[in-house]
Amino acid sequence: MTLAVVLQVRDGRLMVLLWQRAREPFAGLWSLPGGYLEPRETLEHSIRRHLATKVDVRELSQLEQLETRSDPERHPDEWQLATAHLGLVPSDLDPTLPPDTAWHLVESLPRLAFDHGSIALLARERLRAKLSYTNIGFALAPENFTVSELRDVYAAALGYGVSPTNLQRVLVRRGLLEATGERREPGPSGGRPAALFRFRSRELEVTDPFAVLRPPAA
Amino acid sequence: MTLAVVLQVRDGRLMVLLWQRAREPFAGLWSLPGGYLEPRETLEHSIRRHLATKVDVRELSQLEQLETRSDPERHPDEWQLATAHLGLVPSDLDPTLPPDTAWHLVESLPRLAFDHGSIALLARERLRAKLSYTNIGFALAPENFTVSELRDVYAAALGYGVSPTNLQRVLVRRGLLEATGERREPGPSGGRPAALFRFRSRELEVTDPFAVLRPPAA
DNA sequence: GCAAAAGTGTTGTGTCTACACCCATGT
DNA sequence: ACATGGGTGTAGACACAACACTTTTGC
Repeated sequence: MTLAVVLQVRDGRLMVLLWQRAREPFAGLWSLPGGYLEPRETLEHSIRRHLATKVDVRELSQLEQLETRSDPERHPDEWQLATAHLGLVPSDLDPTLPPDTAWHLVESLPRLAFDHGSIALLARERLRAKLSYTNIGFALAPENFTVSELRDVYAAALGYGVSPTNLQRVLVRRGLLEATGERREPGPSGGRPAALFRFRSRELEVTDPFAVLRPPAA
Repeated sequence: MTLAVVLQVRDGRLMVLLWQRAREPFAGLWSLPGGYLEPRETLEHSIRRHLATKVDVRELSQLEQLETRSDPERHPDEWQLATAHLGLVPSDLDPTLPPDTAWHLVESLPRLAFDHGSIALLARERLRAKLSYTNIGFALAPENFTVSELRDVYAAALGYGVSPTNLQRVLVRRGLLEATGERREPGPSGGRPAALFRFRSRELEVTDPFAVLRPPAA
């Protein structure tokens, strides 16, 4: 079967989309959305189909495979293979969810069915790592944003404070951000208007490939 | 089914273990070793079993999952899921192989059956990336080694020249290497005896977790 | 002494964090 | 004028690559 850890930054917090189980085993517990794979169906197609039909989420800005779980103990009754995915939703969307579905704080997850708790944490680690060496931020941020809005997204996903000054410098130095030329008008309390930025590319790209042991300059 | 890209540095070259297919489809072509998953069998157990029975490789110093392929076109006759793995063998071992199995240069692979060519390249990329931010070198190197032997291993795996000076500095600075206290006697042509080193840990560890956007110093 | 191989010292460069300072707007 | 929030300048720390130099051996 296929599963997805769908993450979104909502109100400055990193949240996962969970689904309340109606049936045994683990009836009543929260779990990751997903379902069975159809014959001759691609894993990616399967998880997109389940997300679209069961939880009504269609606007994924990023979807990638995490890993496949095969431990016979992971399901109490039967042996079940499950391929987990990481899906990201931009912070300015608010998909309408069915009643048995809700966003939960990744920081304080309830007990999840099966091995879904560890899968959710694996997804968060993958996201955190990729924020530092790829442009994956594009998938969490709106189309256009100010640096301080982007700062909030990064801080929520990383789980610690990020300085807008340095965030801008890193992303501009690497050529990930470009100014749109537009400005955000200040609110009622005043302040200098903020420049709007966008990600130059909205495809996943590795931007910091070699931390060390780079190929020789020649 | 399960597949494995087994890599080893042999004679200063990065090589993959391939298996010549006896049966259709792709009879005669080279392919990655692997086989079917038994009911209630773990993916890791399955690939270890196939490697042990079919190609007689038991001494893997590292084994991790790569990804699961599901494209219905990947097999001409049937729809087949395959979970690919990366396996590493230390450079001082030389497992005895059955006659239909051989090591091939990763640089110049023959045409491989199914989608195995792209899986082999994916494995190489994964290895290259992890060499720069983890201690995965332990899985390619012998138990004890001189810096210049380790240099050859890194150069072969990365595909470009590496300076022994800087390799040592990076790995020592990060606390990955420790001196054994022993020395390697020089050969007939003389030269200063080399100090022997070993990896401090032979478990996979991430040693350079945050390239940028580190958590605040406090 | 000389060649060979290993190891250390040193310098320059680039990237990152932290923090001070300046800018543009609302009231 | 002053508060508010955005943006830039700059200095220090650190990690890295490159390369010169020194050390230890065999012949």
